[in-house]
Amino acid sequence: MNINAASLYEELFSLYGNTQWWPGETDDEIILGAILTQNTSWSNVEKSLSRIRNEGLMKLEMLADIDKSHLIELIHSSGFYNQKARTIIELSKMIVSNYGGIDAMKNESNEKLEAFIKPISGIGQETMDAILCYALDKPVFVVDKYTLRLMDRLGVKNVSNIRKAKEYVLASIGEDLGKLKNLHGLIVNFSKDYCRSKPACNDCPLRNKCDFASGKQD
DNA sequence: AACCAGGAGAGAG
DNA sequence: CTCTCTCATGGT
Repeated sequence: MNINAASLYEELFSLYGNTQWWPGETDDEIILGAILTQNTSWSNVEKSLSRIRNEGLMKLEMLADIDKSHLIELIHSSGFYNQKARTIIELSKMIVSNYGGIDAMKNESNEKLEAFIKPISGIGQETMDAILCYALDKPVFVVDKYTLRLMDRLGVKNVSNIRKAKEYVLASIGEDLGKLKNLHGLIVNFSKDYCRSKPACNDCPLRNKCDFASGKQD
């Protein structure tokens, strides 16, 4: 099958509508969630986020000066707490000292922002894209494990890595921020329902358009 | 009780 | 560039 990203968007939109992604009250909370959810289920992340919120620490300027061992306690349920605590503190310090806060970053170019964020240990391509798209409102498509698996199962050509997947989306959706934000949420929702490791192909609304449903393996 | 989850980094080939 | 290993908790 050779569905383009715009058509896939319409298919998934008809199933889930507006997913309201990224979940989070503030830009600071979105950034925290992006780091905490690395290879971790969102239910575990929510526990960490509410603990931080309950202590009144859901601001980067607070997290920049937090005691590391205290932060580790607060985010314990999200796993990989040593690396994540270090990353959260470092990123918070960097943003606060260089920009003062998130709002001042929104006027910067993508190139400058990437050069600023990328060197921080613990923030890879996907986390950086999530921050750019959902916290800074930059027209960047977030590619995760679900995205690559869905593209592969649908038989989309030339989408074997993050860079190619972003090109695939850019080709037919362009820089429509609203659609880029929602498409990622649509893919996550769809993948959770039908396209996990143990696929629910029998009930899948896209089974007629998916190679995997007819016997193909990952 | 193994397997997986909204990754990243380091090393090897 | 692609593989493989490690980091770690919590739900099924």
